[in-house]
Amino acid sequence: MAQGNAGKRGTATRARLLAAARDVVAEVGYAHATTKAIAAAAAVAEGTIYRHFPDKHALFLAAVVDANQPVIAWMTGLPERAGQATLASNLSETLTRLSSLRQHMLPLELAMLTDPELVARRQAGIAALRTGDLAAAVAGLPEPNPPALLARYLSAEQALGRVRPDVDPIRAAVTILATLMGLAIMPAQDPPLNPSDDPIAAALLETAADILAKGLE
Amino acid sequence: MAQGNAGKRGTATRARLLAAARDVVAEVGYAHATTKAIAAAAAVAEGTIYRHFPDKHALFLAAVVDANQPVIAWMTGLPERAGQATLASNLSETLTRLSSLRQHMLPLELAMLTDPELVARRQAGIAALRTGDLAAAVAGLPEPNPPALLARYLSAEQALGRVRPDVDPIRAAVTILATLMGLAIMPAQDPPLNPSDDPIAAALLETAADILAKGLE
Amino acid sequence: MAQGNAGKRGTATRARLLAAARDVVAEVGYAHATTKAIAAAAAVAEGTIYRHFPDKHALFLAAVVDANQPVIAWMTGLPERAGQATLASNLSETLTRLSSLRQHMLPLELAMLTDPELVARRQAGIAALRTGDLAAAVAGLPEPNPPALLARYLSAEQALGRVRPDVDPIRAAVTILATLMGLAIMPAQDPPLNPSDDPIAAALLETAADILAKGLE
Amino acid sequence: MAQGNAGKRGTATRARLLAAARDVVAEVGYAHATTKAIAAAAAVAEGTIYRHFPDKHALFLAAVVDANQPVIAWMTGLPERAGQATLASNLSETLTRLSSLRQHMLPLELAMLTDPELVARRQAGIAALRTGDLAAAVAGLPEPNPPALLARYLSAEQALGRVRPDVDPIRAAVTILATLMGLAIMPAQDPPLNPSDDPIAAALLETAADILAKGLE
DNA sequence: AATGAATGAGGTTTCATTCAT
DNA sequence: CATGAATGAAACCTCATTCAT
Repeated sequence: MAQGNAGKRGTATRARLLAAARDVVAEVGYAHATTKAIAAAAAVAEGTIYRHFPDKHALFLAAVVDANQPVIAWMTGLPERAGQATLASNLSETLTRLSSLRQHMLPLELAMLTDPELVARRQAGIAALRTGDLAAAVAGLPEPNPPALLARYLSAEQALGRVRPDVDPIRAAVTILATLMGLAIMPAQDPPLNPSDDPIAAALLETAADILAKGLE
Repeated sequence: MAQGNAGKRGTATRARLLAAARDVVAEVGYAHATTKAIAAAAAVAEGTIYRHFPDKHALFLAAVVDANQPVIAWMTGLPERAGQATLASNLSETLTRLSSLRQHMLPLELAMLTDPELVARRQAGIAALRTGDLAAAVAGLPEPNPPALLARYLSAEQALGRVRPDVDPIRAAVTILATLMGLAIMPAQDPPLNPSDDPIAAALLETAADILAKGLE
Repeated sequence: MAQGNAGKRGTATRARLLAAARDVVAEVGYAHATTKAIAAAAAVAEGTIYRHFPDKHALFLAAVVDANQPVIAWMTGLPERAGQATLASNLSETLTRLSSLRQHMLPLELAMLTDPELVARRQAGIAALRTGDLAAAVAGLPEPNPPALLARYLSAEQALGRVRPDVDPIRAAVTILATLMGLAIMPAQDPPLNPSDDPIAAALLETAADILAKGLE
Repeated sequence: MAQGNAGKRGTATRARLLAAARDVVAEVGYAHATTKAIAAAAAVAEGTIYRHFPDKHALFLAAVVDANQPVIAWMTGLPERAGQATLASNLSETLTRLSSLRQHMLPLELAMLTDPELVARRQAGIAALRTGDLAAAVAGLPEPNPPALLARYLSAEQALGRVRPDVDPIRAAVTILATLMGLAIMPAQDPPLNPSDDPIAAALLETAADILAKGLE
């Protein structure tokens, strides 16, 4: 009732706003991603933002959720690959693919971690979960989430004997995704944030995938 | 560089400001870490900040550099450990130690990545480096930097045959540190950011260290 | 004057808007009585307001005029009561009745006094009048107005000898109505504005009526 | 700690802001009394307002309290007058004096009644009190308040036999002040709000004082 | 060296009004 | 007649920075 209800016109505008939010954050950084800049990028008036989202934070939250869908879509097919090709090649492709899919939403996702307001809101939408209980935490997410999907794949490989039996699939999945995110962040510390370039050198991704795959076998 | 840290009082004030900057960012987030809040936390007047630092960005930069010194100090002794204990235990201890050392500066470091202004300044102090040329990039840092020190250790282990010969020490070092940073960030997405708690569950760190160590052997 | 109230639907909608305007002002205050809130309370779209009124001010003006009609209706019968019952009881009933009739339009009426735009418009609809010349002022109102009707009653009582001869009926009428309005306003300064409760304590109204009646005899 | 703490400079600025708030409200109305206009009238930057008051509402509240002091000061001497001159003349002078003292703060005081936010804040600063218990309500105010002081005077007159014994001093005091406030408001409904003119015609005040005095004797 | 009142540009948000449907 | 998405001016408020003391 408060937002998101729109005819044809409204839906298109909302989509433009989501894209504009991501683009502006990627271009000028979270701190300088003003409502004015976002409205300009979406080619709408500033006030229009507030017909679609209750406030700026909600816009960013929606943008992240929206940008996350292709990632979920791709990872959903991952468990079926168990037993095909090699573990190393599957891991390598996964890292490469995710790296490119998340490329344009990474700045925004990172920024969300630095803003307590956004962190709080995101949590408000997720069931409260115990820090120590990683399985419950993962399970608490809206279900088909990246760590869970990757863990399911690793579990399947484990059943086939291609992953050693003493590995906990969930922790391994979290480790792999953490490595991916860490690699995405680290280079930003030195070279200019070039969203159009490859965010992570392909060779580095290969090395990481190789080490992780060998560590799991 | 611009400000002279003269008497005793000045030095103590400067130190309090650096600590205050870290603390306030950790508590209220980068966006709400105002000069007013930082001055209050340091128990000085707002104007005093500008007697020690040319502007707010310089204060944050100095705070990160300052907080980074214990990390450097600890990692400097790492290469000497090559051949002692086991690779897995060394890696595990390294991850654990770095995790705790960086705990209270992580929010600030993360935030710096989201502010183009700060990224730009940091780079201004580092030699420009080519994206693809990782060795040069690492070498471009103020020399004794974490990735280089870890790479030196891995190199030494490789010479002893405890790391397989086809692994590139620098890329491996970057991968390991990326995993560490990724693990530090990920849990923040769900449970409340509890700066005082263990930032990464010990068990998760163990798993990661185990996988990485096995992947290198 | 500018808008035509044509069919049945239009008339009903207009009435709902008038009631909604009063209700919303009473509930959330004049400052927060937005067109959006009023439209929602009337269960119409925001744009519909502008089919019935040229702008928001006109809606408020119309709402006051509309709410004032029951007051006028009741006071019209007042002069005929001269000589019946007692002066004190007539005054007491008048104050009580008016207090309840004006109860739900008081917030809006009050607010109108604080908005120069509304004051100006109201005056544009009334003949300009001299401050000192109270009789002309009263006469300038759309004729059957509360002060004039009350003055007519007092005049009749005066003719019957139940009001002392040296009292000016018009000034006395203004004084009485001023007391009523003052009493309606004062309690709001301390207890919460409870539009559904009795706006003025009955006992207080009694006291006022008693003092005024005794002062007139 | 948050405001009001100032050296010489600060105190003068604060006083200018209080005066500016009253003046601007009187000139352009509460709805158009923007922070920008107030700052301009006080010849300070807009941001300066927020060094002295946490927000706009607090400024208005402080302005009312500040403007109320002369009223309190004058009324404090009222009880001593019991027995002197005549009841009618004392009442007349009281109404006249209060009318002129409150003249420039009336628009602001009125506006406060229409803004639920301000009403709520004022109550937050006053002990919660029961609606029906008028004596407790009056007593709950910061003690030396207008109704209480006037009631004290009437009580003294009553002891001297110049006010009839069956009159409740507190209710009578509230009635008198209500009449005053009502008279101050009513003319505004028709002639232009002319803050510089006499807000209430002297003759009208005389009539009211006469009726009230006779009603009390 | 330290203070803190003052600044003013700029940020987010609100809301009366318009107009294509 | 009615709708509601879009508008954009303007409101309140924040905060890094300056400077007289």
